[in-house]
Amino acid sequence: MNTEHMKRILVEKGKVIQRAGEVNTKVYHVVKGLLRSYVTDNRGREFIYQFAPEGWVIADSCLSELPAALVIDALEDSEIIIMSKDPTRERVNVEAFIKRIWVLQTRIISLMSAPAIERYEHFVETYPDITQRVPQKMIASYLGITPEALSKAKGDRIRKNR
Amino acid sequence: MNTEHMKRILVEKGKVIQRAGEVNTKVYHVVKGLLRSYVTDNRGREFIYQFAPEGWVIADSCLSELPAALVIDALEDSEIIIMSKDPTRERVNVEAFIKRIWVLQTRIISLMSAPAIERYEHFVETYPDITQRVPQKMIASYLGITPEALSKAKGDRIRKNR
DNA sequence: GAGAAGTCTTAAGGTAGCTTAATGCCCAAC
DNA sequence: GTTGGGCATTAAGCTACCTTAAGACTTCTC
Repeated sequence: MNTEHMKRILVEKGKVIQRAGEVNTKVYHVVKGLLRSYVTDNRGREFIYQFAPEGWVIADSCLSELPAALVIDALEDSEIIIMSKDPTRERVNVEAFIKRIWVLQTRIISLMSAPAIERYEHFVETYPDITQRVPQKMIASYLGITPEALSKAKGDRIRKNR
Repeated sequence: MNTEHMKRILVEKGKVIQRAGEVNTKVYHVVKGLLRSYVTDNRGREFIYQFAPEGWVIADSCLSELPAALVIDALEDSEIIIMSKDPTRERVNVEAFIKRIWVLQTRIISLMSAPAIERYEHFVETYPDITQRVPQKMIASYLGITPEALSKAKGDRIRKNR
C-alpha cells in the first residue's frame, strides 16, 4: 500500500496535519475517523471550511506553487491515506471534481440566499452523523455564524412550531 | 472549428443560453462579450453566481444526470464556443479544475468572514473591468447584498475616509 | 421631445446575527 | 468531593443589512 504517491498513517485527535502558509501538494483520504479544514482570520475567529469523515477526501485547493490557506487537523483519532496532488498521475477523476464544484456552488448560493437556520437544517439533513460527532459550535463555524446565534435560532424555531 | 463537440455561435444581449431545470451537458467558452450565471429563489430574488468575460468558461457544475440549478444569459452581445462536458474527451485540464475550486473556496471563506464592503473592494480589485461593464445592482447581487446596502456601504466608506 | 423604464442614492424602520456577559451543565483532574 | 475547563443557553445592547419608499438622473422608446 505504501508507495511513492500513497502513504497510510494514523493521526491522533487534535493533531495538525497541514498548516496554513505551507506549500501543499498533498491530498488526504480519510479511511477512518474525522478531519476538518479551517481558516483563522486576523481577529482570531475560526471558520470551518470542510468536514471529512470516513470515505471523504480533504485538501487545500491551492495551486501547487501557492502556500495553503487552510489548516487541516483531526477531530477524532483517524486513519488516513496521504496522496500526491501531482496531476501527471494517470487516473484523474473528472466526476469527482465536478461533484466537488457542485457542492461548493450549492454552499455559495446557500450562504447568499438562505438564513442561518435553513442552512443549519440543510446541514443536519445532509450530514446527520457529523452533527452527532462534533460540538455545535463547530457547526456554527461551518455555517458562518456564532454558537450563540445558532442556539438562539434553534430555540426560536422550536418556539415557533408549537 | 465546428465539430461534434464544439460549436461557435453569436448571442445577443439578454438572450438566455441555459435555463434552470434543464439537463445540462454543455460548457460555454466566452470568446467575446460577457455572460453570467444566476439563480432565482422562491421569493423572486436573483443571485448572480458568476460573471464570465472574454477568455472565461462558464457552466452549471451539476453532474450530467441532474437538472441545472443556474440560468446562464448574455449581459452583452457575445461570441461563444459551446463545448460538451463529456469527460471522455482527452484533454482534461486538472490545473483549471483546481484553480476553479480555489476561487470558490476563497469566495466561501469571504462570504463567511468578511463584511460586504470588503467583499466589494476585493471584487473591484480582482475584476476591475467587470465593475465598469455591469450595473452596480448586479455586483450587489454577486456579493449577496441588496443594491441599497451596497450604495450605503460605499457612501459610509467615503465619509469615513476624510 | 415626451414619456417610460432602469439605475443610483438617501432615508426610516425592521430584522438577523454579533458581542459581551452571566448561568448552568457535564466531565475530567486532582 | 471539589475544582476547573469546555460547552450550550439566555439575555441585553449593538451593528450590518433588509424592506419599503421616494427623489434625481440617465437611457430607451415612440
